Amino acid sequence: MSSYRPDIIEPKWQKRWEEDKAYLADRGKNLPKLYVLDMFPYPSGDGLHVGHSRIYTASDLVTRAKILQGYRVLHPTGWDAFGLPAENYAIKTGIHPSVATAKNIANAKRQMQLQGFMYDWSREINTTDPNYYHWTQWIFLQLFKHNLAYEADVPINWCPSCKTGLANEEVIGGRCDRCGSKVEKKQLSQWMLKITAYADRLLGGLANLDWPVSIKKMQENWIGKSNGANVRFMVVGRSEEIVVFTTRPDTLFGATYLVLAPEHPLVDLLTTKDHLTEMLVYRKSVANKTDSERIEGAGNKEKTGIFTGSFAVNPVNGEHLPIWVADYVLSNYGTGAIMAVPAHDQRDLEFAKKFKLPVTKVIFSSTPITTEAYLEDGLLINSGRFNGLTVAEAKKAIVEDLETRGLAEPQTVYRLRDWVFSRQRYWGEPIPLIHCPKCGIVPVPDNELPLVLPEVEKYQPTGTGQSPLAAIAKWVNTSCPKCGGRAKRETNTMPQWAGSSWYFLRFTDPHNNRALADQPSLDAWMPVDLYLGGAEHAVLHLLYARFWQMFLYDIGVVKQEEPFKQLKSVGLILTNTYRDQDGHYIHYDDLVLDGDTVFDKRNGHVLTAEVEKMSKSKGNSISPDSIITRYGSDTLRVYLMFLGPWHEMSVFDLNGIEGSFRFLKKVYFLADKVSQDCQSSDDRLLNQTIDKVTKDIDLFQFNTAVSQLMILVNAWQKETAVSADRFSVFLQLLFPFAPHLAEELWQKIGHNESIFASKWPEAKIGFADDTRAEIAVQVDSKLRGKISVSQEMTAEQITELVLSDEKIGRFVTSRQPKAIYVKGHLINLLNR
RNA sequence: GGGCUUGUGGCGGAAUUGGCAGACGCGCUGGACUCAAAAUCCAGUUCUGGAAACAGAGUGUGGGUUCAACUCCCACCGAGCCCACCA
Repeated sequence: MSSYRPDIIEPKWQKRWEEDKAYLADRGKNLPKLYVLDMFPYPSGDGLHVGHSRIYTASDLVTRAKILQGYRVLHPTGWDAFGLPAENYAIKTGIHPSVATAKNIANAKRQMQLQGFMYDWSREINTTDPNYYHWTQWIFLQLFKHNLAYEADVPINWCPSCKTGLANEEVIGGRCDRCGSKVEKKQLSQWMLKITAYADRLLGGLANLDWPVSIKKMQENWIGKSNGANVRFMVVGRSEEIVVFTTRPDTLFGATYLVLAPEHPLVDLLTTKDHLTEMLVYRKSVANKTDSERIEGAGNKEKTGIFTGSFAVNPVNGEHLPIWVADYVLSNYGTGAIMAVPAHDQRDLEFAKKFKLPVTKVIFSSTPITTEAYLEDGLLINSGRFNGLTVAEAKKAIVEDLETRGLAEPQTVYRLRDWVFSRQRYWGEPIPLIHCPKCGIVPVPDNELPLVLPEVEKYQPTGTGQSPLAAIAKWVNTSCPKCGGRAKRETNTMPQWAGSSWYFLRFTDPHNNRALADQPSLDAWMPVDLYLGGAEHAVLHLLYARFWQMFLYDIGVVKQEEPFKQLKSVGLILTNTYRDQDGHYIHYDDLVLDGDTVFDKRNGHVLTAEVEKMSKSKGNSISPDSIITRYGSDTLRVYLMFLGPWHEMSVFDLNGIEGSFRFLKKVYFLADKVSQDCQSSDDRLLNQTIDKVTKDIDLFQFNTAVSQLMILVNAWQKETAVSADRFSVFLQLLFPFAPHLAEELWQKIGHNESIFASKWPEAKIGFADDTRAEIAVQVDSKLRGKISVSQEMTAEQITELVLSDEKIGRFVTSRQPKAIYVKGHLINLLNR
């Protein structure tokens, strides 16, 4: 008896599949198409970890199952290779980012192949390849030509450590998403993409997507649509007016002051002489504040502000309201000015209390307003002829009234900001624009694309707001394509999100050098039917990609408005993490595991685990390589799928792998029991398994699919022999999970063709309609036993049967118990 | 503060969507095989009482609906993730 040797089986089949080109997407033109896509990885120096494997195993599994189920499946991958780590590495070592990137790609690709992932490598793409970013640049120019890319001199989020501007989406809690540094404000000329022009469509499109609700909600919140009104307040004694955005026009009679954002253009004009010095000091202090300081402890923070000395007229009642400046009003939302209604807004109330401004209640409530603003619905009071209306009625009536006098209009405002699209870094796509003193900004002509990223001596960002490209005079100085005169190239590069905003289109036709993809290829595969990835991209990549797709749809390049039909988001993989007494992380290599106990190898201390997110710095990152060396990739695949619900966070437990390994060993030795002429009496379990595994794969409930396979194997193990037919069916079901072993045994039991050529089994209809069933018997809703009945028996007949059963019958005290019978499940007899 | 998710044995988790709670796996206990170990196999493993048969309790807490609740409703408590001075 041989032993289960994945180290021999797996390379053998990986090689064979490669030779047979089993991975190619184009097989059988008449089959229905399925486009299965993983969010392509960033090729980091650390390689892939088992968190990646959890995603890729699922997509590979679906791909294999769907091929057997008669689909032609496109399952490609590539590399999202621009980005800061490679550049930072270059700064440190002087090695060109492309060199490090190529090395990392080779390693990640090796890891993928080791796990048997069946990508169509003939379609591999790399965002840093000029043949690829040619079209990233082309799309940018299209955006520019359609006035959706514009240059603006705006205060942007600036990461002092990465020395680059960041998009709003890249700032998490006031910190840089990449390095965790506090983000500062910096006034810089930036390229912006007008994603806000698509706000409404990005929001509306969500309704038709088969995506997790949580991700849809995140996008919805990020886009943040608010319906309200713009209301004009005339400044007393001047010609200026202040336009205020409010979602609560019903509370206009309760407005007791106005507030302008410190950056509001009217602040200078409206500040009277005696408040000027104070104002200058205040605005300077605000300008120096980092964004994180400004939002830290939002809600409970001390409000600050300065009175301008000017007043404005409340359009509903002519009252004069003092105009203040305060940093709790943001310049880049709404109109950058608000009317403050302290009685019905918590922030306004805090501000009013601090600066002793009046509080006027305009919505009835039984309690007076002290520390909590009243935010509920109610009837209007103190509001002239609008008294007695509900909030909803008043919103409408007051705006309509003001609108007739030209003092207000309904307004929709989005939280979404335009996308800061330029980065002051080297390792990104050059923005293909030329600054000409005569003609202004001129796009690089299409026939000069790709505009190749030049070699540079120093990768170090300058920190002045200029990219390292600015230092290459030869590259920067060029001639204007329009007038031929002297001109300069744009030296900013694109953000990492650019390449990933359209890569799914490129996979359909990856080698095309006349277009981003030709129409027949796009038609053949788009949209992506199944998109797999992590929830961390809920508002970044997924929003940007939808935006570009919609734009490309508008200019006729693609035929779908939405790129990703179904989205599945994977649960994070956590691992046990250990620290020594000083709180330093201990690397796995320094641990000794003995059953449940874990020791520090270096000093023998017993350690307790904390569960944390995997990361290199914590020493708890698990690479697939180490697991594969020990157990083989089939075991890793089965374990990852068995671990827990795929979409939920799970802990990767090194002990748990043992169970999956045992399962595959059992399968391996079960093949020895296979005989050609063996008659099994009962196919019920096999049919149940076909049914369950097939459904579970579609539902992404891989953990219960594996458990069902285990149940079948456990049952067969007790039998003396298994028929070859039945075992073949089992191998097909196993194939998506443990492809190497399934293919190996498939041939071992006598199939000549690859398992790829086989057809997915179908459960025999009606297998569940057994003639007899064991049902639960309850007496007064309490479980008292089980009884075997036949399908056609009536409740009365079963009751008789129960009464004659000595063990169960004794609990029935009533002569005529009421019977509730759920066919095939249970009977409940009530003594009454 | 807002949104989403979640709470079941020692642990990861299952439960046909209102119908036998704890499938499957890990771990643990006992046994077989072995000079021994590993591997493998067999039996047991929610808690309490009991040698056992069996009885009682039991899905975060408290209430409710129902013949029947892990599942539905109300209130509360805890955990996680995302967003957050967005008017």
